[in-house]
Amino acid sequence: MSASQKIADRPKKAADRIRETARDLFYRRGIRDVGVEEIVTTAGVTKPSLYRAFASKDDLAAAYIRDYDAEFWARFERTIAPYEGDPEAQVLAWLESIEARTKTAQYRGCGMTNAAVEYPERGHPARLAAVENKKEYRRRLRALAAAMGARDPAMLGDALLLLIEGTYASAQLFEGDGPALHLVAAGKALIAAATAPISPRPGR
Amino acid sequence: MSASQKIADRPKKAADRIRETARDLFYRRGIRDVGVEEIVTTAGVTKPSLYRAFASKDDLAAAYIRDYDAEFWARFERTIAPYEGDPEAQVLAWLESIEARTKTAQYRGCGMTNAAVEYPERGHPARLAAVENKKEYRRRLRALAAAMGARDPAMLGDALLLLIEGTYASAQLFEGDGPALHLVAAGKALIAAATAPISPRPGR
DNA sequence: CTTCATACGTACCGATCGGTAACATCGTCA
DNA sequence: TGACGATGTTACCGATCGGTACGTATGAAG
Repeated sequence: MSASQKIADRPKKAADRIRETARDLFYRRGIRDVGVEEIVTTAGVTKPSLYRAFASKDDLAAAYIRDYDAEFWARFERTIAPYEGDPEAQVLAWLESIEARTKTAQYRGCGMTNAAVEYPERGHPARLAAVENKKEYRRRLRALAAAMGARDPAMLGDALLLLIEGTYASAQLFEGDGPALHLVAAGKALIAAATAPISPRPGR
Repeated sequence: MSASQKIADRPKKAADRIRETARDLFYRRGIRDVGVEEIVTTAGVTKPSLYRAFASKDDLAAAYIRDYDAEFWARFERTIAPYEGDPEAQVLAWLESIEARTKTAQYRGCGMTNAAVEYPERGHPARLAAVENKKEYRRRLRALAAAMGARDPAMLGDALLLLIEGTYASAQLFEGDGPALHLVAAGKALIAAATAPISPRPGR
């Protein structure tokens, strides 16, 4: 209508449709299983459009991971925002949101971890993007662990990441009825053990 | 020489050479990245030999998982055997062995979990074999948790599996300098929290 | 109406994928 | 010696892979 045309009205560009389709197909079926042909037909565009926007399928895969990364952090911030100032509550809210997601149909863990598994080769662009996300993820969890007064923040942060990555993996293996159901409980136990004042266990 | 010829002297059968090669290549590079052509040339055999022993590449992938599964349980039993009767020591020994393995070069997590990630399709034979292993793995960990007197054995067993699967995943992501370094410490904290008599946390 | 750049589609490429047919060769044991 | 089972050799298949050369529509500016 106006000079600055409504964004919603503007027909979606081919590149955007491709990104959305790739996001969906790559996540659900894995990257290697989805050919570029299927992507373009599903997106309702053509192959040259794909290769005008992306240098290669690997490049599209990397774009998928970057999009996924952005989604990820948006969800992360949104989830922990209500508990600003209470790091333990923030972590628990995050764990709860993950545990809840594992119960949804077609949950297939973390698209970035999965991509790294699909592409073990060191230099693969999708893998590089995924690894970058994980490093930041680790940093954030360690910071939260420090903020909640853990005796060993590096340890608690890492332990939380192990639980979370374990949940990503086992959710795909057990399909909604696996160890992922105990993520929050495990996280609580771990936090309790790592933040409680030094209490010697009953000797053995 | 003798009537019952030495096993070591007998030239290896083509099918066995294929299994060994597949085990190596599939684990290091992933199943989808390795073509049958490469397998047979690396194994020093030919394609017809592969297809005389295996119905398809998927079938070979399933055989790879079954071999991996056998290896896995052999390593598991061997690791915990010295601590028979002390389930906590058994679990810790197992965690230590995993943590140590993550530090070796070219460690790429669990071949079975990776296969399940590569083949999310429900009915894939390799996936089915991998999932079966994980169910048994879970059962064993829960049994060990029960044996060590956990208040909630299902929870502790599952939590341990989450830590372990998280280690498998993050070892590939961080290459020997990741959260996997805290697997044993996290496991100890978790076990302590889950087996200690009910000790209310200092109120907050 | 023309111009021009942007965006898109048709048709095709060579390479590689998993898998197979037909036949030759070898060692073993009777 | 002769028969057999397992393996190797060669050549090939259709399907699909990622990727591209080249022509066509569209819309704003002059």
